[in-house]
Amino acid sequence: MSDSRRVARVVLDSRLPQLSRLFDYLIPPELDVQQGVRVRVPLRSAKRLAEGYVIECSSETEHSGKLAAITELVSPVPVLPPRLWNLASAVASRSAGNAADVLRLAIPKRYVKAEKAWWRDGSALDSPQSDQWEAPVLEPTAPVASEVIGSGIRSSLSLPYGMTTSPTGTVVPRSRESVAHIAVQALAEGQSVIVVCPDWRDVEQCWAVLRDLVPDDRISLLAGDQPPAERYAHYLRTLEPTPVIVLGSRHAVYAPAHNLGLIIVLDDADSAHREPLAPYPHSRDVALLRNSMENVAVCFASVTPSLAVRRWIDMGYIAEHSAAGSTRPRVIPTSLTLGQEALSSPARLPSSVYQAVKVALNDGPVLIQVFRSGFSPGLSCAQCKSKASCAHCGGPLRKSSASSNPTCLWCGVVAARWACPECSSLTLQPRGQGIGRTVADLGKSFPSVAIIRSDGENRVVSVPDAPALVVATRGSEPVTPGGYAMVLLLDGAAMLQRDSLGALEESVHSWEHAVSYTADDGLCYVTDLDGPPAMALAAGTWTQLFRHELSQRVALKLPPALRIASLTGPSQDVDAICDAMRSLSPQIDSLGPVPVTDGAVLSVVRFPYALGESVVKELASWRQKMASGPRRTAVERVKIVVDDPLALDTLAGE
DNA sequence: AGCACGCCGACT
DNA sequence: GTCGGCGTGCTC
Repeated sequence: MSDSRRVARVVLDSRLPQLSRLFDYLIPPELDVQQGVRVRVPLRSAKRLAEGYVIECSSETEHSGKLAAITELVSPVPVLPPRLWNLASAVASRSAGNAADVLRLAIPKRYVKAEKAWWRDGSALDSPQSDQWEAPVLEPTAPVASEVIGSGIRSSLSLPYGMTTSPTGTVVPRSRESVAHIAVQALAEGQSVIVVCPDWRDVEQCWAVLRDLVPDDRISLLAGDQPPAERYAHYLRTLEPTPVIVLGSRHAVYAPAHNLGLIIVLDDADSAHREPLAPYPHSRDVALLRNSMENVAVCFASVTPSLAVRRWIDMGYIAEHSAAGSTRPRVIPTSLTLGQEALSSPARLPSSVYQAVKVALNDGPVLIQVFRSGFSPGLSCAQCKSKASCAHCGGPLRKSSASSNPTCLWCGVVAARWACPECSSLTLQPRGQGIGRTVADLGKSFPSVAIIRSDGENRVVSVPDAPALVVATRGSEPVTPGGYAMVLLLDGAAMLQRDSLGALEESVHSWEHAVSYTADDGLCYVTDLDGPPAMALAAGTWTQLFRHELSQRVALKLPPALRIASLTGPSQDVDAICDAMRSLSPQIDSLGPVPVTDGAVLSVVRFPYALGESVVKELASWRQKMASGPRRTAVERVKIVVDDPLALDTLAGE
């Protein structure tokens, strides 16, 4: 009996922590069950079925009880190769979550029609492509490509500014062209490459370059708003024993591509790299996990490195490179050149900028980047306009009424006698009046010029090379042939002084992104911004400012100087977990709790990197424990998010 | 989560 | 007697 019977170890496709382990099932002889296939299995009773994946097949079981048998083979395609299982497990254990949740992000929904077509075409699994594709030689990129491609290399790559046009006539930022060229180079060396983009538009731009250089069947597109059947078909392509370029949004980072040699994470400072579903992984972290587990090269590519990447560069953990062909356009903060004129009338365009815009409009479109507010205004120094923060913990200060004393939202300390650390002024004022400048305002100033508006709801992909004022919220800037004659960055201070731990990094990312859309001989102006950020923006190097920010994070015990976990849920549960975590080590502390929606509270546990593994392990076991405790109704369970610095914003939020 | 098992109150 | 309430516990 024992020799002939086959046992499958199955991971169930379930969100429940208590089911987050492997279950053994008998394999009925009539089913052709292999490692990695999707199956349907009975759970607790014969009529209650769950789906799952076969992790391994064997002839033995650890389980002492009676084994049930697999009910059905959902599909014969092994969509979960062992390396993807290892990755999902690692991501889960790093984030105190379930591997099954990670698999749900990594493996697209099955589409029978797409699968049958793929199976029939015989591209499936056993037919390596003949190597007829002749790799193009891409001159300007080749030297830097050789720096970032190679076993286990970790790098940061500063991408070029400016706009170019693909051979087929698509307007593409040079930064995307560079990324595509590096991917082609790696593919030419016989390696698979994953390009993880924040946005669908970035995917299209890279693809516009790739499609001319690489055969269609060597590209796998995995983006969010793709038709699901197509997405599944493209996922199946990553299972073939042939190198491919996987190009997609954050889910693409898991792709189990053959002989994977390089993962490029494009614009890792973009918040779209954070998965909004449990266990909330970030593409950056997943890419680095694959670097350590699979010896894959990882390259963080953007026009300027993110804060996290700057930290790793300074630690010597990753190497810093610059792509060729990058000349940054001139960026002029009006506060530096115009002095008082700019500061005295920040609500309007300084007259010299107005004149410059009029001139630039003769050459083509002018881009105006605006910051859409949607944040509650905090307090600034009335004299030097710097952001007012708590002297005790660095948290944001708020006033509950005009006459009351400001209090810290993080630690609750009352700042009765606040004095500005920059200029010693004693007076505070509210900041962030909203979007002062609207499309209508500009219409009045430039009555005869076409105004094109692009924002999150209504995104314009590209505009022609003709005079127009293009007003875009950050991240929604259209491309234009040759780049913009002029770029204006408005609302600089409002963007920078948001009460968010991500304010500096996101501002820099938005600004540099817009700057990179400038024509080679174009000019950028930034209004309403002064001090070190304005000087850094003019100089085009953020290294010093980021280092300063990082040293402040160390002093204030904020990420990325240490790790955090945010806990949201019923007060007694959150408190119990916080107490347990603090008792692990005196180096562990917590902020909060503060009340959030419907009776739940939020606390943030802070812990050093060295204790990370044990803290996260402990969090996971608490999560498991609480799931099987006494029944709860209505009140949700505790939600645990590991290493999202923006959790501290929620802690500070209203 | 479901679903089964189990141990007390009102009913044909 | 026994039908069914829902409080606990487990799922190969």
